[in-house]
This record gives sequence, C-alpha cells and structure tokens, in this order.
Amino acid sequence: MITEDQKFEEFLKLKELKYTSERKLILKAIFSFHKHFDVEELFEKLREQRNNVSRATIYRTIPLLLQSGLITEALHCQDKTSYENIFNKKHHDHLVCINCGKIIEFYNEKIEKLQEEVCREHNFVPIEHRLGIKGYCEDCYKKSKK
Amino acid sequence: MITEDQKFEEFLKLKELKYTSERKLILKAIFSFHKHFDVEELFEKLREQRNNVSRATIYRTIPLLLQSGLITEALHCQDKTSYENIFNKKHHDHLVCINCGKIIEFYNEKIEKLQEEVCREHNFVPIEHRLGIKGYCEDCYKKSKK
DNA sequence: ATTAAATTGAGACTTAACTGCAATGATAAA
DNA sequence: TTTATCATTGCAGTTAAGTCTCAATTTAAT
Repeated sequence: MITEDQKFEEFLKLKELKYTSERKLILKAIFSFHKHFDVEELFEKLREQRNNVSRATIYRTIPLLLQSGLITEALHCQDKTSYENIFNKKHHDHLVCINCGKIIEFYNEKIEKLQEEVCREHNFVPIEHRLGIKGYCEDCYKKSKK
Repeated sequence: MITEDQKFEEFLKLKELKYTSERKLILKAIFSFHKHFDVEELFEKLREQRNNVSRATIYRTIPLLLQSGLITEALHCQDKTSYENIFNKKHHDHLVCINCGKIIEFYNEKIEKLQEEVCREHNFVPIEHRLGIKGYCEDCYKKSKK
C-alpha cells in the first residue's frame, strides 16, 4: 500500500522537482483535514502546527498536488476555491445544502456508466467529471416549512 | 410566449425594483451573446453597442438575473466567473475540452432521473445541479496522438 | 564537498469583485 | 405639476485571491 508521501515524491521525481520540507509539511497538513479546505485554512493549520509555510509556497504547491491526483478542486461553495483530499478515496459526487452548507457525498454506478456513454457518443475522452446538486438537506427543508 | 424582457420585468416588480434603462441594456446585451460570457465581455459588448453601463451596475444586475432564472453561472473555465443565458433553454450539461476549451452541451434523461432518485434516497430537495465532464474533444485527442 | 538548479519567503503587484457615497432618476401621492 | 421618497447609477476606492520578483537558501546529483 503506497502512502500519500510516496505518491507525491514519485510524482515530483518524475517532474524532476524536489520533495522539500515545506511540501512535506503542506501534505501532512492537508491529510490532517477530514473535510474540504481552502488556502487560508491550510495556512492557519500549518501555523497551529508550528510549521509556518508562506502563502506563496502554498499557492505554488497546490497545482502540483492537483496534478499528482492527491487533491481535487471542490465545488465552489461560496467564494473561495476549496479543495478536497482524494488520495485512496473512491470517486464521489456531492449534494450541497444551500442553507447550512452541509455536504453529502454519494456515488452512483449507473450515473457513472451513463456519463461514459455520453462521452462515447460525442467521441469525447473524459479525464474527470464533477456533479454537484444544490438544494436543501432534510433538516433545512423541514425548518423552512415551519 | 413570454419574452426575456417580460420575465425580468415581472421578477423586478415582484421584488419592488425598477426596470431601468441600464437593466434593459444589460439584458439586451446578454441576449446578443450566443456563448458564455463574463463581466468584462459584457462591459465591452455594451460599449460596442454605444450603450455604456458601468461595471458597478453590471455587477449589481447579475445577481438579479441569476435569481430571476434568466442566466446561470457557467463552469469555472479558468479564473473569471462566466455566465450563460438559459432563458427558454432546456437544461443541459457540459463536456469541456481541456485543450481547446470547446464546450459540447448534452442532455441525458436517464442521468436526470437517476439524480432525482439519489436525492430521494437522501431526503434531499434539489434546486439545481451541474454536471461537467472535462477531457479531450475528438480533434484534440487526435492531435495529441500524433 | 561541490555545484547547478529548484525552491523559498517577503513584499510588491495584479486583477476580479464588490461597496460607499453623492448625484440622478423614477414613481406615487399631494 | 410639484414634491417627496427611495431605488439606482457611476465614480472612485476597497478588499482579497492569487501571482510575480528577487535575493537567500536548500536540495540532490556528481
């Protein structure tokens, strides 16, 4: 079982880039989140861990993490771009509550297959996809009806 | 058959807002696009039409157009937020070419139904959804193989 | 250990997106 | 028609995400 560190190191080696201590720290911080995160939250997390890394470096590292397939851009919830750790995670899509921001992850095999079919019909070679459904979660819907 | 003007006017009346000449011009400009557009392109289009409207007014009008259901936010292609006219258009999803930026619209009834099913399973009330598949269009894929 | 190249952080810079304010414009009552 | 009210506008300024520059440092291959 390959670790996230190994995966990132391998990716960097392939690109003839260096696995610096800052990059290690960023990766570690990301994997200490269990939810989506944005750059500011990552910066703060690193400070908490007494592992200060500049924002510039974070901004420069994120594209590498995206390319290496360790993280992915999450749905634009409000304004900031946020990310999601996807290492060793099965692909999934999202239900996002407009009211409370809750995110429900789901996976539907049939939808996945149909997407492949659509791509075939258009001679399109898919690399990744994102399906986000916005609406109201059970709790918020109940509240709104009162 | 209701026009986009009527729909917007009705929406504004409901909110006790005014259908000003600037708002009319913005709407007209939007409907002269046949592709996605961003704020800057809209600003330029208005200048071309000799109908100068300030950026501030454009930024203030867009939320109204979104709320009224005349336009929707398009997929984040690069950095800028872009929009899409959806008045009297059937809902559709997108295939986006990573290489040339080409956008292919598609609609798949089965996928739509399955989404509803997923929502039901989670007691989630959907309002809108967005499915974007990134990859390579036929032409770009052929080129890349050479 | 040497060396070439990549990387870093600080801070300046850029730009999309938005806002406060004074002036303007529309609407409804007088 | 005049007046009063309140939304709207444009300008100029603000915010904040993201990028760039450059000198100093670190990495990794030899």
